[in-house]
Amino acid sequence: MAQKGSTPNALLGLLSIHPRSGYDIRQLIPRSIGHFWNESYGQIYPALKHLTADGLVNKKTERHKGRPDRNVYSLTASGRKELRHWLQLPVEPAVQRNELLLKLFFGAHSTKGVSRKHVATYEDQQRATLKIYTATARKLTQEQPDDPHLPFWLMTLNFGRHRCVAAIKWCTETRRELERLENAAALKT
Amino acid sequence: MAQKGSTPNALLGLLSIHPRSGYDIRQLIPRSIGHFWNESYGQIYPALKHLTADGLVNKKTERHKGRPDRNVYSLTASGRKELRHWLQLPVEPAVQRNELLLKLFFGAHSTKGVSRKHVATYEDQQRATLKIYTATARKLTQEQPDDPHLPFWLMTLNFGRHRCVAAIKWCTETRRELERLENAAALKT
DNA sequence: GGGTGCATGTAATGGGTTACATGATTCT
DNA sequence: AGAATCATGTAACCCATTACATGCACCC
Repeated sequence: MAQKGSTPNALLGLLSIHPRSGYDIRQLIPRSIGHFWNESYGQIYPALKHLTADGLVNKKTERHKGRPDRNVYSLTASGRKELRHWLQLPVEPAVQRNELLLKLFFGAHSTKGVSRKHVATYEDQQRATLKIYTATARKLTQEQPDDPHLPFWLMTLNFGRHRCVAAIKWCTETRRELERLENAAALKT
Repeated sequence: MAQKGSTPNALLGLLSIHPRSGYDIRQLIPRSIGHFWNESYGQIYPALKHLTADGLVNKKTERHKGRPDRNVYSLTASGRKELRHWLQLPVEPAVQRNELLLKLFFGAHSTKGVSRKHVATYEDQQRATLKIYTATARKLTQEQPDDPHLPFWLMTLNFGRHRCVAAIKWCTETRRELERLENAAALKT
């Protein structure tokens, strides 16, 4: 009946909050699930077509003067049912590829300086991301304090915060260890 | 000249530690880079063929009685050069998909119990993974204390440890918050 | 006799990004 | 004049997993 994979279900989820067009969905992502999920137009439009064919969403074309038509999609009853069914299915864990760790793993074949640079860059990124998470959480709490979605959105932001803090701590430790190795190697010469 | 993407470079890295067959590489992964990188046979064999054609590795066929032939690959000089070049290239950050967070984000459309179950399962997995990281670090330190690769391998394991600890902390907080929400909803009825 | 391990490889399939194609309006 | 925004969609391509195909030896 429904497509496999999480993409169509992610779309159902976003449409369950509010009816939207494919374009809207793409615009919304960076301001909502963008920190842990992404979808491109090349996925969104075909998936919406498929969801419509499966009767999980309804399509309504809005005409505006001087603007392209908008195809606005909203959940049907079976769409809502399908979403609830998917939400309750267990999450199967998958290995997350991490290129930084891959390069660090082979660090003995490079200079300590190269490894330290990678770690430092990563640390900067994590600090910047952490600021965004914190600012977003504050903004959401102020703007829509009574939204029933709010607690859940804050939980996902909190996950990001914890992860960033841990990553920054690891970066500090690792940079120090790399310096130690560098000095130890210099002494031997 | 070389293929794109990290897969061939990951193979060069593994071969730089010691010459190996495609089969060996696959067997090695779970005991080395498996916690942050994976490659299947369907990637490994074609990539090795390509690397050979590019002159980055040498192939040597070993014959054994009563056993299939083994194609053992080792780095060439230009293979080592290519590895070092790739190691020094900056790591570009990519959004990591996280289905747990996706489901939690839409938690308002499900019951708190479902969300709590997801978080609890995740917590169990993280605790189990943490134990593995710690055990692996101890084992490596004992078995090859003088290996120049050791400090780098420990750094990647440490990353995993920090990440697990942070995840577990988040799980505890989040489970508590979900219970709080559940009780608050029950009071209103 | 049947499962497991060794060992190589290809084909089918699925998932995803990027580039391309179109076209009007509005802003600079 | 040219870029950006709105808006939809397809095609080409890349990356990755899984299933399939083969075949010998060893152990239970």
